[in-house]
This record gives sequence, structure tokens and C-alpha cells, in this order.
Amino acid sequence: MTGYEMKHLIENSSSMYWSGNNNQIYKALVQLLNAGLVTNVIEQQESLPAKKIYTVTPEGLTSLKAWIMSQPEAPDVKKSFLIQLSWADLLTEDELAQVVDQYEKEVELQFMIEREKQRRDKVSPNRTPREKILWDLIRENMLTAYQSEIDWIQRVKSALSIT
Amino acid sequence: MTGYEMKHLIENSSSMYWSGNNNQIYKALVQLLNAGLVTNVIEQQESLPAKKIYTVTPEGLTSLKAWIMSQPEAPDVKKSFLIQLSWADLLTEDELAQVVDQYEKEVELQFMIEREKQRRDKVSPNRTPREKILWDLIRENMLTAYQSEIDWIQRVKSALSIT
DNA sequence: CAAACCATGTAAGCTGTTACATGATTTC
DNA sequence: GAAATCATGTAACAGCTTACATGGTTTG
Repeated sequence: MTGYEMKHLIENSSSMYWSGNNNQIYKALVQLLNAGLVTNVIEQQESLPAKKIYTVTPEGLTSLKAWIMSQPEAPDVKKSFLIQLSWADLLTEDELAQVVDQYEKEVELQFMIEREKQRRDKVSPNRTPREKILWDLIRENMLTAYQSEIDWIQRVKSALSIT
Repeated sequence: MTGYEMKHLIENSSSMYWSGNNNQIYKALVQLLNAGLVTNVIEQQESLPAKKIYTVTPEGLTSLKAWIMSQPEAPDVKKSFLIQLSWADLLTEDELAQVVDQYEKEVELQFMIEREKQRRDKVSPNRTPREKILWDLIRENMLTAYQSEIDWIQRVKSALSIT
């Protein structure tokens, strides 16, 4: 696979949250190459820059497997909206209701974008039945996280309207 | 409040996810001062560096209120575990079960740490009834997010053990 | 006797983002 | 005729982390 292809793959994935901008991808690939974790084959093209097609080496696979088995980290979550809410007593009732509405729309938008991404992505690997199960679980995780946030927003709305 | 106090306040808060290390806090306070959004009073101490006690200006409050009403962003979530899972078909059943268990323990640990933080934090402002409601909602958000992740882990375990 | 607390700050380095650069080909 | 696609890369900047620096007082 080329760096360019990886970039698009990362962009269309939601669990692979890395931005994958040019600056990082091409630099990282050079580092992996120097570390002997990948090799590349250069394919010349007329009127376009030469493709560098990368392949994992056995050492690369070993290194990957070691990372997969390394201690997983808890999710890293940043909800700037909660910081807005923590100061929201400065707002009138109407202003507060408006901001909550905006947040609801934004989260629902991202939720729909995620569902659409999943619908389009028919490329997910199905090399084994277990791999399919794993990928379905990953997708479910993304969706239920959004759903849980949307449920919370409903509770916010009823808690504030009662006041 | 001094920069030092803010640092501790941020560390003990979970919704205020900013790391708040020295380098950033003291630099940011100088910027706020230059922008006229805060003022400070210097209080000399013997055998300790002088305290700089900061206070928001009316301009600072206006600026804060503008930010609170600005378009909220959807949560920014990074779950590196999902990337580990997406490659986990390289593992044996036992290895996979082990990594899932480690993730479960890690998330449960963070969940307990969060609950403990909330239990200890009796300093949360209660200036109005509405502010109390808001702060309770923020706390509920943090906890239900963890709970939703833990529920998902249970589904992962049953989906994988059936295989 | 080591570690933590108080309270300010600086320095170095890594990660991430946005924008720029090339230049032909295809799509709207 | 403008914008996107292909495919590589560079440059400048912002954010974040870790470690260092000072130095007296208190806690384990």
C-alpha cells in the first residue's frame, strides 16, 4: 500500500482516529523503513510522482503483534461542551436551552456521519469469521457511544425544562 | 486565584481535561493579562515566591460568556483499544481474551477513580439551584460514558466466547 | 532522610494542524 | 473553467509533555 492510500483509509475510518496528514504519514513511513519494519517497491509513472508501495516485513508483523498485546489504554475523551456547561449558569434560560440544542444537533450530525461511513465501507476485511465479529464490535462501539451521549442530552433537556 | 491553585483545580476535575502543566498555565495567564481579560495582585511571602492572585475583568467575563454560547463541538474521542482490536485477528483466542480482560480492568479502574474524584469533590459551586443541576449533569455524563463502555466490553466478551 | 507541598517559572522535544508546492488528468 | 484526483513531499506554527530550576517547610 502507498502512503497516499493509507491516508484515505485512515480518513474513512472512525476508530483509526489519527488525522494522517501528509507531514506525519510520509515521515512515519521513512522511520518504519529505517527501522526495517517495512520495505517498499518504487513504481514509476509517467506525469505523476513515483508510487512507493510498502509491505510489512516479518519484523514489522512481530512488532505489530507486540503492540496489539500491550496494555490497552482507557478511552481518551475530550468534551469541551462539558466545560461550557460548567459555566452555563452565566446564561439565561433561553440562551442555555439554545446551546444545548446546538450541541444536540452537532452530536446527531456526527452520529449520522458515522452511520453513513459504516454503510459505505464495504471494504472491511472478512478474512475469518472472527475478524468480521471484531469489526462489527468496533462499529457497535462507535455507535453506542454516540447513542449514550444523545440519551444524556435528553436527560439534560428534561432536567432543565423542569426548573 | 493563583496559577498554582488553578493547576490543582484542573487536575482534580475530569471534565476540565486540560493537562494544565506549568508551561501552559503561566504562559496563558500572561496572555490573558496582556489581553486585559484578567488582572492580578501580587502578594509577597517570606521564603516563598510571591503569589500572583488573578481576578477576571468585566471584559474577561464578556469574553467567557461569548465562548460559552459559541457553537459546541461534538466529543473528541480516541480509543486506541479499538485499533488494537481491529488487528486482533492476529492473536490466538487466549491472547485475545487476555487483552480484552486487561482493557476491562483498565476501564473499570478509571471508572472507580472518577467516582472517587466526584465523592471527594465537595467544593463544587452551588451558587444557584440551577448550577447544582448543571454540575450534577456533568458528573452523570462522565459516569454514564464509562458505564456504556463497560456494557460494551461485556458484549465483546460474550460475542467472542460463543465463537 | 526522603518525599511532598508551596509557587513561580524555563528549556527541549514530540505531536499535530494548516498551508504550500508540483503538475498532468479527470469530473462537475 | 473551477475543483477534485493522484502522489509525493516541505515549512511554519500551535499544543502538549517531561524535565529542570529554586529553596524553605512540613509530613511520613
